[in-house]
Amino acid sequence: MTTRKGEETKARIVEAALDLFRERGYEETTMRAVAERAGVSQGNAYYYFKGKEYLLQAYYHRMQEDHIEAAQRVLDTETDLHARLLGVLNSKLEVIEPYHRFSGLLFRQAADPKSPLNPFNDQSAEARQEGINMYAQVLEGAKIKIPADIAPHLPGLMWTYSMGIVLFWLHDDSEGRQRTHALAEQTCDLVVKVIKLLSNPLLRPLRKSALRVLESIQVQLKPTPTDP
Amino acid sequence: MTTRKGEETKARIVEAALDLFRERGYEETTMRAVAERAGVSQGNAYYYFKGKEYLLQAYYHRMQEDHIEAAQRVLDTETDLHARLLGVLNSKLEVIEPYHRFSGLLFRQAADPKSPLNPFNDQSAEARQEGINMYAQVLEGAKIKIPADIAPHLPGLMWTYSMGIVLFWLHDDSEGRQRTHALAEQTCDLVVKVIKLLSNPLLRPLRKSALRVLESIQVQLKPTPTDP
DNA sequence: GTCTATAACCGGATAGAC
DNA sequence: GTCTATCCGGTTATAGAC
Repeated sequence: MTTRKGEETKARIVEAALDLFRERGYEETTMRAVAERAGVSQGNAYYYFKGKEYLLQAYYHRMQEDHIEAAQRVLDTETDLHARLLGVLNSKLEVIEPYHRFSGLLFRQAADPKSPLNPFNDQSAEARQEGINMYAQVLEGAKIKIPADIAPHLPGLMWTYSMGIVLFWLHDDSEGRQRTHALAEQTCDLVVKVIKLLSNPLLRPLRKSALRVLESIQVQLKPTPTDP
Repeated sequence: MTTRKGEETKARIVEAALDLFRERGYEETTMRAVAERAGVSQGNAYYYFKGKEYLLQAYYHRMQEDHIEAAQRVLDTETDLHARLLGVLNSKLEVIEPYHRFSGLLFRQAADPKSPLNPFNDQSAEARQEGINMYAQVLEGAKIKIPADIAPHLPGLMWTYSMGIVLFWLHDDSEGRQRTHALAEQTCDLVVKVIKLLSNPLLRPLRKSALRVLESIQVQLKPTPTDP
């Protein structure tokens, strides 16, 4: 059980860490400095956070919350699929921009299969689901027909695609991230085209192959719950 | 300039590190232990390797060499595209299997945009090119027609695809990595089908969109050399 | 110049008293 | 829940040997 005071202390530590990360970057921020700014002892900081990387995680969650909020504005107003998708992507890029400097570290951590930040493992199922849901919303609000067989897979695919864009952004040092924005726009086009194309009955065999692939990935991504 | 004795010392350090990594894993291996097993002082190890992660890099390079060798046997014998591609993928999976336990760390490091292991940045251009060349070979030796416009992009795409398979493998804890092998086979199928499909003149507009995307990525992947 | 060793530093993490 | 004291291991400074 955690007390009121505990919550406050924890919040102070997060704030201190986030401030320092933004000021100097992650590596240059010591746990000693975080503790000092939060007004607690170093040891106490470890009472609330198992390690330094867990503070990074706090950062990550905040970004996701901010994105959900920013994307909602787009989803509430746009009705065209292309506009909705691009709007959601752009709001993502906007939200993460301040952290470009060290989000490489986030990715780095996220790449470790054992990391709680890794989008592919079970621990982060909730966060992943939130992300996927967002793209389900993107599709729902759009006036477009989607073949029933691929429909359930599409949000997950789009979410994966959005991670690809973020990966590109990570390496993008162009002025104002123009390259990433250009890529988002072009690929958005492509995605919409492919979705429309997939309805074509001539492509049914290809769609079936693709579906089989998706299903075998799915098993690993969302293991079927073992019944009692 | 480095002397003969220097080379030998360096090799001893790599061997010591690689042995220890395999025995206990990366995190559990201390630089002190590596130095001791190599019969050098801890400080001396740092004369040869800027840091612990550079020893990991040695591991990585060895894996790549092994893969090139293993793949060659496939490329020399098979002529069918599907068989060639699947053969190369399987040889990759075979080579990396002993390191499954900690290759997550490799990926983790590779995900950092500044890391020399990151396949997308300039420092690793050479290693990337080697990988891409392998898939160029896969295509060359196969009896198949490829539309001229996408031909130059295909090896790079296939290399990227192979990294996707490795990423999946990383998270695969199934018996004998059956899931990854199943995925490789299925996606291999799919890739071959898509390549054939892309030749269809009806898909020209889609291909054009895709090409534009590929070109904007390319700029970042291989920046055009500035002329003098 | 190339190589090697010793000693120290620094910061993340932990133990244990209060 | 909070602190102090300590550990541990990656890294660096530096001095000297070949």
